[in-house]
Amino acid sequence: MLLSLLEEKGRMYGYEITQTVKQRTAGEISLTEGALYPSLHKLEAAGWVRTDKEKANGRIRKYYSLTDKGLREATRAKQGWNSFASQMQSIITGLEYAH
Amino acid sequence: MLLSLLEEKGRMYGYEITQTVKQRTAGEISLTEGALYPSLHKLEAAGWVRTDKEKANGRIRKYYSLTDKGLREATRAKQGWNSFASQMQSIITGLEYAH
DNA sequence: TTTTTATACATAAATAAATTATGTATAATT
DNA sequence: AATTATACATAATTTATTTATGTATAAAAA
Repeated sequence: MLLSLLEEKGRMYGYEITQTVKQRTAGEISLTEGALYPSLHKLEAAGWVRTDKEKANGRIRKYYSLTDKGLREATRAKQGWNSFASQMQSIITGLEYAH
Repeated sequence: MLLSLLEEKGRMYGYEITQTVKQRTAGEISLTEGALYPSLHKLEAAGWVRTDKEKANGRIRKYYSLTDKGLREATRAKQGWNSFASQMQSIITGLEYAH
């Protein structure tokens, strides 16, 4: 989700990510801060995202954006999700996965 | 996955479940015993499945099947998965979830 | 005929990840 | 003046998975 959103938007800060997920899923998926921030920090440590800080409305925002490596991983991650979703569908519907 | 498979097949034993998942996903999803058996035991404790034992080829098989409650939960679980998958797609594609 | 693989169950230790609870701080709204 | 929204972050607890181990029979391979 994170890699995909960052690929689409180019640059996002944490709180913005939580709100985007909430909006796009009509509030049904909530990405909590306790899950989000450690995940972002891990992506940064892995060199998949970089950060830069910006002051907006008196508050500091920490923006995240994909590195070149992160962009490649975003593609892989989306393929990975699509593959997993198809395979889950195969299990649920009883149709063999189209490989 | 478990509820869905049991709904479809009516009655399955643990090893059969692992093999069915492996076959339907071309080996890409493996449901390990360490994950499967505790999950089945939890479903049984929750009253969503019942068990009965049968001897086949000298080995004992423990068959699982849905209770009435489990059948209702299977429907809910599949709807839940479909909803989640749609919402993930919304996040990934940037399209608002059709609610 | 001995060893390995497949079948069939199960649990324990270690690892991984999320939820829930806190904590700090500013701006806007009630 | 108090609450809500914005914005970050971490710690404790809970939950779940992976990995490792254990028992046992049947079939296949070496």
